[in-house]
Amino acid sequence: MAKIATWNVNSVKARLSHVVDWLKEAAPDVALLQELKCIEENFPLMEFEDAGYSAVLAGQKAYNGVAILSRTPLEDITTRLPGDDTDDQARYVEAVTKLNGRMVRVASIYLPNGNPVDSEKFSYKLRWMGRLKNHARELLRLEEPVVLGGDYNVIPEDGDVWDPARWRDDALFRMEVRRKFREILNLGYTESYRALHSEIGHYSFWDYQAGAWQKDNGLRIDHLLLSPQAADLLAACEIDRTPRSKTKPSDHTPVWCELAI
DNA sequence: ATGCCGGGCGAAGCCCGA
Repeated sequence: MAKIATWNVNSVKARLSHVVDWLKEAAPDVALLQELKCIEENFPLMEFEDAGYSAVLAGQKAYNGVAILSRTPLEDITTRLPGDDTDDQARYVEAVTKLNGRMVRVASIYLPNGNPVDSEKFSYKLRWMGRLKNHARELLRLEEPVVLGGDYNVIPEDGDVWDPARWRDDALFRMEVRRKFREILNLGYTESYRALHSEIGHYSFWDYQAGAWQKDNGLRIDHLLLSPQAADLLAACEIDRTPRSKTKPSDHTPVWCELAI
């Protein structure tokens, strides 16, 4: 069994002890991290190596930043999402690794937030999703197990947000965004959590403010998308609420899946 | 509740997140 997890850590330096503890307890084979908020030179590589992981990343000062941690060597590394050479935001890293003898391609994705919806940020989000769709289509041609995991900043359905009416016009829930997300799924990708769980009201993010965690006012916006070759191996997918319950947590909590290899 | 937390930056208060 191979376990692949995704977690927006909201600063890898501020969250280092949490992340190391989680790696030891949850023991994923591959961990996809987002919002590192640091450049590559400041990434705490040694601490992760001590925990048994190698890492590749796309870093950026203060904002964004994505990494892949793996117990097995990472190859064929891509640190940019194709489709716009002028886009310098560190939101995509992809690599291949061998898990129990099977090559699996993984990507760590930090999709733009897009708020406010009447700004350039929203059109950037939609363009970014279009580029992701194009790249996801290309990856299908390889006919290999692919896991596109990360903070998608997309609430797929009403049952994935605590108050759908209130979120209707938010960039995470706007119909254009949900439609674009479905277009990616319709290429042939499976959203791991929803494939195995029909129940609603299970979240991966809770705002720091207004007691959102205590009231369970959350959003499900962190997703693991699987190519058909990966989806055929899907054995489990769960949300691990433990890291969000700790002191000084990230506002996101990890989501993981297991592939039967 | 478009800023009530929280992080980065940089050394006070602003930008940003979702």
